[in-house]
Order: sequence, then structure tokens, then C-alpha cells
Amino acid sequence: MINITLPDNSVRQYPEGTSSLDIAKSISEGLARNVLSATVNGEIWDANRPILNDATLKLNTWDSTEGKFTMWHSSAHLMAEAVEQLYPGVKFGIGPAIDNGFYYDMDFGDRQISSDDLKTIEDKMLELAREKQMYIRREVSKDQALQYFTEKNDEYKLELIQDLQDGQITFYESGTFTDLCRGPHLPDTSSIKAIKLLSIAGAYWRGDEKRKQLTRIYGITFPKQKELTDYLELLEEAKKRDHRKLGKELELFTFSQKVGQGLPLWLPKGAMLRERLERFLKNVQQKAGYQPVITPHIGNVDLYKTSGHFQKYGKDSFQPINTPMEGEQFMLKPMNCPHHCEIFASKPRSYKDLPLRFAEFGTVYRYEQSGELHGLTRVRGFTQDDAHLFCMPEQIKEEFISVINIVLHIFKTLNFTDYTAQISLRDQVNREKYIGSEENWEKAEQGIIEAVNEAGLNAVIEYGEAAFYGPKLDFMVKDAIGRKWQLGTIQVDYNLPERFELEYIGSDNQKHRPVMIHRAPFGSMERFVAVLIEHTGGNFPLWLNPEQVIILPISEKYADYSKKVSDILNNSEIRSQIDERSEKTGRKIRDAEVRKIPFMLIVGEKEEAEGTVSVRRHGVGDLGSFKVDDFINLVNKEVNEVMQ
RNA sequence: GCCGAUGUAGCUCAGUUGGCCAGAGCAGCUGAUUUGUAAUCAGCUGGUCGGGGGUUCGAAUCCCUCCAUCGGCUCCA
Repeated sequence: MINITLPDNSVRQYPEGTSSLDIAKSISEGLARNVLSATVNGEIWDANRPILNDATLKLNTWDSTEGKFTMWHSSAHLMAEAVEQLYPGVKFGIGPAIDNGFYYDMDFGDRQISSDDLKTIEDKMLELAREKQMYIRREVSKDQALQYFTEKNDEYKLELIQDLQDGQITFYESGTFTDLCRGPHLPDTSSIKAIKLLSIAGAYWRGDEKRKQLTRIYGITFPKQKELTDYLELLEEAKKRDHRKLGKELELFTFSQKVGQGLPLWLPKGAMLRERLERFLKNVQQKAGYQPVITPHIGNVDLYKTSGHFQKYGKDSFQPINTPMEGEQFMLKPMNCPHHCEIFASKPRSYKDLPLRFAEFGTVYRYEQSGELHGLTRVRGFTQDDAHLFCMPEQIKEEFISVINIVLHIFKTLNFTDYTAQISLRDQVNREKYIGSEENWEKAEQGIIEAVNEAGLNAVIEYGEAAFYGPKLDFMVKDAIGRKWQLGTIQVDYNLPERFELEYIGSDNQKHRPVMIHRAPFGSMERFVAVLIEHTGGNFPLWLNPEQVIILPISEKYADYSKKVSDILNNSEIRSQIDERSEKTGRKIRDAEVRKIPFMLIVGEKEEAEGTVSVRRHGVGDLGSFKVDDFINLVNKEVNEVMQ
């Protein structure tokens, strides 16, 4: 007998070789029907795999991420089987479960597969799923594995097997399809009830752009049709929040082929929104001891040779601009740091001056690959809310805390709750590629970790993700359809102070090298506004909204009173406009609602007589009658909570 | 940059297997209407069907090519 410890810490005894599925059955038939896999001693196993020793056991159903993972992984196999039956001779790469479903990378040879074929594959999958095919796990030797895929003539699997240890190789068989796979899988295909293949795309084999591009099909499956329907509806809803769509509808920004791809044109309302954000951050930074600086949009190529960026990125950048007479070369600036280094170097610095914090909303230009451009989140010209902090090594931690607090303040103000933070440190073994002394790195890495802890921030540590010039801390948020984007970043840099030979005079009257910290809490104005649009669905907080109030006169007769109210509001720094069209009130309200204007003030005979306005709030409805002054107080109170 | 898809008026979209001057709604303009919490009515303007080339008696529709956009991949100082 073996002892099985369940999540509630109760212990049950079963014969050796009992499977998780058997155990589920012993608890209840209903549970057994819903079990997709099991976590045995912390490892996810097939539910029907025999348990041979004492173990802790958690049964994974659809409600758990482990359960979903198992379902989707098995769905990938199901898709592969369907594809193999429909298109014999297809070769298979890898087919994992992902956050929202699964994919499989396949080599269709000369055959062209398009999105029109997805339905065919989907139908085949459903047909196979109904056959209630078992997923059968089989341990094989490396030789057997190589032999199988040699006969099958699948070079991708063979390559994968080469990297595996003999004795640790397993095959999974379901229906007519056998795959090299670690598992785990569902007991059988019957729980896969609803299937949707979402898209088809190219993907380089092993993520290497020099190797062959395989066809990747993305899909998702559910145990109930209703869940699939709901999921597809959710995707549709998310598309409505897409910043590219809302940016167009709300007239925030646009692109022009004549200007060039990836070069956003900010429309008046977008510019106003962006300016409000800038003003907000400038206020915060001023209080935090930052000094504004301004630097040009181009810099001599020598500047970037000194910084090292020319050597590293020169050929992938916009190419240098040549002067007509002197034969000089200038680059569009791809980052602000070298310029700021030269500001630091412009005069002798004392330790008493440190830390120095130079801030600039600096516009930079980077030649991004055309296929990478995406709305406002990935562009070729963008403005960083940049600053460079020059400090002594022992000041890093304190500076980090201060920057983290700025980022958290921004996120809190804008109600960004769904973000993640990542600390990127050196690779734990491979350390030769990093510049800077061991001592300084150690100090900086510890400083970041401590700063994160002291700021009460929840962050994951990733080793090997640090830049060659220093460790960093990044903030990430997801967009409407779940893609992750990096926003704020704080990076320690030992490299540039070295290359620019920056120094300050210490209390010992000796020259010392300062440490530089790059930081951008928004990341870039473009990307931040994009994410803000998707988070708010275009319903911006009042203080940010380019349009705060629209006055809707009932008829022309109240034009004068409307003008009077409008003047009072505008004098109180409340942005208002008047809808003077000879339309019905219902129509004016509808249009204002569509434009997502926070406040609609309806004025007619009654309001004029009483000196009031009838207030309607976007998305809320009628708030009733207000004296004009009371309305101003209402607005100001809400705005002043943020903009002091 | 790579794979796949898409591109018709300012916006959202129709346009059957190639066949009259390419259509609709919204927006815009003009006029009527003077309106009380999500769309008043009428008329009008607006398109080198992404650009270029080709096939054809005839091309939005078929072919080639370039450009842009979308979904991924790769990349992101």
C-alpha cells in the first residue's frame, strides 16, 4: 500500500500502482470525469499513470492552470494527428500549450496551407476527438526514438532527440499519431469538446531566423461549447479596446504613408492627452529633484562611436546624415544617454553634487524592422520620458527606491493594477560578457533587490536577462488581447560612464567614476498612451481627458447662456465646448456619448432662469441640476486629486 | 527582414463565375426644423477600386511587381 497525501493534508491508502484517475474515482465519479491530469509530488503527470510510491497528489481539473495546460497540450497532439491524416508526409516541429491555447509548428513541404484550411482541420479534430482516443505513454530508448523518426523521415524530431538523454525519452501515442513528448496528457480525447483554430503564421525552427520557417497553427480548445463561445466574444470585446481602433475613432493619432511607416502623427486631442501626461510626470519629477535638460535630435557619429552604439547597432539604424560641405556625419539619435553624458562631462563634478538627475522628454529614432511595427506600441520615432541619474555606487539603492516609487505612483494614479515587475540580473555562471567590476555588480544587484523589497514591490528575478552594461528592473503590462509590453524601465549602467570617462571628485579629493542609471517610468509616450487607451477603453480619467465638458443647448435661444457658462468653465481651467448644431437634444447626447466626453451639460429655459446646468455623466447618466459653481467644484475636486 | 492574409469615399462595409456612367449607411456641405437625456427630414458633394505594369473587345474582379496594413516569427540600445 502507498500513502497519498491530498491538498487538504488528509492521507489515504491505495494499492501500489494506483493511478490518479482511480483515486479520483474513489472520491467521486463526478470528479473523475473532470480530472485532466494530476500534480504528483509537484510534477504534472498523466492522470492514468500508475503511482508507485508515497506521494502528494493534486487532481487537476479545467479550473486549474495545470488542467488547462494538459488539455491544450493534448489538443496540440490532436491537431497534429488531424493534420497528418489530412496531409500525409507533414513533418512536425514542436507543439506546446501556451497561455491561451496551443500551437504546433509544422513543415508542410511544398503544400500551401492557408487560413481557409483551418476549418477542415478543425472538423477533422472534432471527428477524432469523438473517437475517445487514449493518450498512451511509452518509455523508449534513444535508439528506438531515433529509429522511429528516421523511418518517418522527420528531421525536426530527430534534432530534438539528439539533445535528449537516453533513458528520459517518452513517446505519446493517440490514435494514429505518435509524438516525441514529455507529457503529460489527458486520459483520452473525450474532454475536448469545442475547438477553434485561431490563426496561421510562420515561425522559424527553434526561433532562429537563419533556419527554415515552419507553419505554425494556433488554436484553443474547451471542455464546453459555451466556454468557447464566451472566449470568442471576449476576444471581440477586446478588439474594441484596441488602441489603433480607438485612436482613430477618438481622433488621437494617425499615420501617413507619405510621412512614413512607424512615424505617428499626433492629432490635437492626442497631443493634449500626451501633454497632460507629460505635465503630470514633470510635476512628480520636479519634486523628486530632477533637472530638465534639452538635447538635439541628431548627434555626430563620433558620439555614438564613443558610446559604442554605432559599432553595435550602426548598420541596423537609420543611416548617417552627411553634411554637404564639411563631410561630417550625424545620426538621428537612437537614445538620449550619450547626450546626457556630455552634459555631465561639461564641467567638473563634486561628490556633493551627486546624485545628478537629468530629465528630458527626448524623441529618438530607431530603425525597427517593418514587420515589427505595431500601432503606437512599436514605432520608429518615439519620445522617451527619459532621465539619467549620475550617482555614487552606494547611492544606487536609494535612487532605485525613488524611481520605483515614481512608477508605482503613476500606476496607482492611472489604476494600472495588472502589471508585472522583473529584475534582470547577470547569468549565474557565464559572466565574462558583462562589463564592470564584480564588486560593483554585486553592489548594484543587491541594491536593486533590496530596493524592490523596501518599496514593497512584487518582482520576479530573471538571471541572464541583464544588459551587458548593468542589471535592470522592468515593468510590464498586457494589452487588450493579452500581448505583453514593457513600459517602465530602470537600468544600471557601468559602461557609458567608462566610455565617456565621466568622473567626479570624491571627499578624498580623488577622481571617481560615477554610476549611471537610465530610467523611463512611462517607457515611451507612444507606448504608454497606447496601453492607457486599451486599459481605459478610451474613457480617460477627467484630468487627462482632452475633452472634459460639452454644453448642449436645447435650442438656439440658449446660445448666449451656453456661451456664458462655457466662458466661466474655461476661465476655471475646465475644457469645454458647445454643440451649437440645430439637432435634437437626444442626438447631441448620443454624439457626446460616442465621443466619450465625461460631462454633458444640458441647458434650456429652466437652467438659464436659475443659473444652473443639467449634468449628465458619460456612461452614468443624468446627475441632476447643479449651480454652475457647484459643477466647477465637482470637476475641480476630481481633477485636483491628481494634478496638484 | 521572413511566413500568411488583407487593401473599394473621411469611417464601416456591399459589389455574384471579368460586362451599362462603381453602390449603401455614417461623417461632410446646403436647406427646412428650434428641439429636454443615446440617431429629425430633404437635397447635394465626395472614389485613378493601395501604386505601377500586364492579359483581354472589356479588369475593382485574372496575372506580375512594388507599397501599406493585419496575425505571427525574428528583433527591440
